[in-house]
Amino acid sequence: MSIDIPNQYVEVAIPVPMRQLFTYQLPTKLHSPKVELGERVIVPFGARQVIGIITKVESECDIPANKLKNVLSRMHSSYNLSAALLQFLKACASYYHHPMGDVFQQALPVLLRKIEPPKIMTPTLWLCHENIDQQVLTTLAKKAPKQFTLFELIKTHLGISWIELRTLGFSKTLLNALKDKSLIVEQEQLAQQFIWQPESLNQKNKLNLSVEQAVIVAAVNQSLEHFSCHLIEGITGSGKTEVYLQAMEQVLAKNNQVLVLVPEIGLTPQMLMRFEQRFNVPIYLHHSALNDNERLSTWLAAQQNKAAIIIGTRSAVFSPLHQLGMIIVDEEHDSSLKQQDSFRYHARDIAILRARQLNIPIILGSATPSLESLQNALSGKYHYHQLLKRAGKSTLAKMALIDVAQQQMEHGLSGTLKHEIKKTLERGEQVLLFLNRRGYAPAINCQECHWIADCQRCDKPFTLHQKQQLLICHHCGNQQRIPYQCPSCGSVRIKPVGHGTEQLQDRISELFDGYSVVRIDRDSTRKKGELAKLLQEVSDKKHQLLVGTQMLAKGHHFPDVTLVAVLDVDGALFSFDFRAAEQMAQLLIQVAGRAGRESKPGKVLIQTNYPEHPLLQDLVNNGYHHFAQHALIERKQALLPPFSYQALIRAEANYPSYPDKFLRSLCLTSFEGCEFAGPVPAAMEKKAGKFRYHLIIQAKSRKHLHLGIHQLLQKISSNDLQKTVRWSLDIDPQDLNW
DNA sequence: AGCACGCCGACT
DNA sequence: GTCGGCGTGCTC
Repeated sequence: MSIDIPNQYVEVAIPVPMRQLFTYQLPTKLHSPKVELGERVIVPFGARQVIGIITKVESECDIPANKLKNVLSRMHSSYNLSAALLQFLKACASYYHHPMGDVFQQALPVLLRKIEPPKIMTPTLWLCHENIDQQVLTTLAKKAPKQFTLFELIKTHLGISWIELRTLGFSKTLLNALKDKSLIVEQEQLAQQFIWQPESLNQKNKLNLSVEQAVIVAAVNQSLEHFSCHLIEGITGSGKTEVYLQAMEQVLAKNNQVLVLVPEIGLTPQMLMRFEQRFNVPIYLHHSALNDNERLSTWLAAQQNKAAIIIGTRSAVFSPLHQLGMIIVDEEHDSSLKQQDSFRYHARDIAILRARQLNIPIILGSATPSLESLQNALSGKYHYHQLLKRAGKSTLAKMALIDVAQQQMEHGLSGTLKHEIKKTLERGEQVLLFLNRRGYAPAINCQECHWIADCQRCDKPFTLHQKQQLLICHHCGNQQRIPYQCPSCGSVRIKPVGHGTEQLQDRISELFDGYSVVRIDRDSTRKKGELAKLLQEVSDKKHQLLVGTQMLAKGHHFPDVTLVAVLDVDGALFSFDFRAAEQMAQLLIQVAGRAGRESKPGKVLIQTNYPEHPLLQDLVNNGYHHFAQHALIERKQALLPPFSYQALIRAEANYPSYPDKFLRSLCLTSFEGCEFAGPVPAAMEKKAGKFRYHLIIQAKSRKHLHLGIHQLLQKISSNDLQKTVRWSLDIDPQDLNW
């Protein structure tokens, strides 16, 4: 006689972009041990097998039995999502109205998304050798300074991984050289949990706090037991990192973990270096340069409490830290914290969500806070801290505008600027020229009939790349040869229009004969290690003039650059994207922060046709904080974020009329508290052969937006055009110029 | 997102 | 004759 065994059904999130969960039957032989939510299971899905995540267990199910399939197997339980992480991911999916399966996908390393079980590699650490030949060391200090620096770093630490050393810019050759000299040894990492010990802190590297800094550390320390969000607005060089380090100390001392989110680790190795020098605890990195095995080992270290600190880029926000005690988001205004494809989350925003769920403090830091965060701070929602004094005696670079409206320009340089450059070079100092346009020229045209070479797939001018002798479309990557004759009138008088960094480099070399010019942009640093090489050359003073794009604004400091010139700032003042001015201001402040040193303060000159523009005036004369307050007033008057809440629906199709038609049908009915703007053609109406429109939904409250989107998604699912039109939803869009 | 199915064009 | 292009539809 058999006893009736109750059926078990599980609801599973499948890694596909579908806003739907799928139910499977759990065969009796898989009932034990008890099913936990967040477990990974292998299930049949269509013609293939996939790994899904269990989101619900039920004893009944109303799906017809002929449609139901069985769970094939349950996976190794220690690699599953914890209840806390599951709750967090569900909240993310709900906030962004994004398919749950796709969200879960972000939280699992590639190797845990595969059906074959992963091979676990034991990470190794580099340690200082017990018996060091002092003689060898003395010669090293003299003859191989790079090896010596590396040795010194390893010596201060009780064990440092190859990943960390690589991220700090050291090479395997360097490491092997030290190994061959028997100065360092490689050791398997112990499989134990992180526990704070007296030697976990390198006391001697601790800096004295200023009063301003001490107040912040005290405020954070007071709120360790519950959720609180702290915005630290600290000008460049005011010692934000020291505040982070001392705030973290308290958390680590309780054997809790700290998650640090940064825009790009590779660009700011100094910060990682400070962490290494301060704490003798296991630090794990999470960024795009890791391979699949390295990612898995970081994931497991976080989950098993082996990692004390995780430093990572935006996707590290999903790291399964088991004893998370604090989150820090550095450069919180940085746009790379927002993912710009498929699941469009903002790492800062969901980090706050995670901190709230875990009831722990979170620190947002920036010299130029986003208007969203600033508004939350000013309104009292966040704790607001300012660091206005620079550590030491150094002063910030002075900013000034150059009115170019009445001036004769030569290759994009005004007479005033040329004069300033000359003076700076004659003093033996370096100059940085900032132009946010790579290539030789943004277009070529025919002098006779004014024909312009356009990319057929985007209807936008091709950028001329002289060195490569190519026309390249910066929107879709399309490449073409430079025509010898105008295809429209046959003339051979085809000339470049405007200038990019490549041309600027050429012209500057001619103009300032005898000085070396280096260009730093995506094109000149394509080769691996090239950026580091060029930066080294700059610091060795091999070049006196630096020409570059955005890339120059992040991370690296150039102490001998005393003049920064921004060649063209006007585009941002009248952009159709209301965030352009904010982003421009942040960029200018960042660039300004790259220059000068204590004894030689820098100067920033900005060329503009609109020197009277109130926002520019405010930024230059009164600094970012005033600018931001001014900009906030404008946003409030216009009812733009952060005083309203937006979502963007992008639509693209192969037929010109479809996207508009699709979006138009969505805004036929109105939703309470929501307004539509559009549909309008995207800033790039045609890109890579696709026709594109978008629709903005703006609501007076988060709640209204949420409800409106919910209804909208229902409308989309019953729309016939959704099959032919590719669409995507972006909550809190950052970039309207897609 | 995959993957199958199905219907048309250019090829060993 | 078939290989393969990608439009369409479905996935518990």
